[in-house]
Amino acid sequence: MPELPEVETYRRYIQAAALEQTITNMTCEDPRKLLLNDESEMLDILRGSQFTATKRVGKHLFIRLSKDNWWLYMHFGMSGDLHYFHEDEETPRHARIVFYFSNGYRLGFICPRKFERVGITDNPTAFLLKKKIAEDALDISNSALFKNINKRKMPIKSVLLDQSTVAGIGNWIADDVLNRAKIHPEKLANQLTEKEVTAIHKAMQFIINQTITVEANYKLLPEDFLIHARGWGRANTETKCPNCKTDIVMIRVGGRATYFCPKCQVI
DNA sequence: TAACCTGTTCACGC
DNA sequence: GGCGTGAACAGGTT
Repeated sequence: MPELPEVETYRRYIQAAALEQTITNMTCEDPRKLLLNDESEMLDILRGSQFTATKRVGKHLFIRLSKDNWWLYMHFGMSGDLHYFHEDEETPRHARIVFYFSNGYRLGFICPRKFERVGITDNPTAFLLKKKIAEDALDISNSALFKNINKRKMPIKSVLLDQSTVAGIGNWIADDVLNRAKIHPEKLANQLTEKEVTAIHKAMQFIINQTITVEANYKLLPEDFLIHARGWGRANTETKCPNCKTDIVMIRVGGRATYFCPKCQVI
């Protein structure tokens, strides 16, 4: 479930493991589906190039290439992962895209469900603009968040999941943010007060920063995170609200499984 | 076993 | 154009 904290963890992983190494090749198991650009065009740019820097906005990762102004782009879909390994090791399962380095190491982009995407761009800003990606959840100001939320007439949960409101929030973070901010997930976004949006802003920063701290290892998150109440596929009815100990309820908002406390989070 | 979940996009209808 | 709904993608999990 790569949301902002996972992608930030991948960014740091590349930063630590795969910078300044000459790329000799890239292979892709299903280029028509997984690559956003022509494979041979990508190969021309990648070969002989190095990763020199990284940049992340929401769930979108950009890796600067040493050749011209090119950046490699990665989106991890619902199940993407990265694994840096030596050529003597076995290629990780589902590493459908592999970058080869001249030092004998490889970077595997693991795409179990083929929902992941890799491409190149010479203008990340324009790329994000075209995709209508808002400011990153860790960077957006309280007033910009209010402005983006205030104009929408949908349930706040759906608005938080919309990457044009704020970038990086996925399903479980949206639930945890709203529980912490004590706002009902179905409350219409344009009915939220400035004070409520401030609570969302604060909860969002806290939850994301905590999750990055544990490198997105959910089991290490504080006990009062609602994430522990998620059944991941089946409602976990035994879980209590971290704040008031009321039974957590599961509903569907915008077609997505949504967990909340009926006592703390009222419309 | 079959249903469900995840992020995103897209098609369709109001 | 805004919004809601649902399908599609693929496979791991339960």
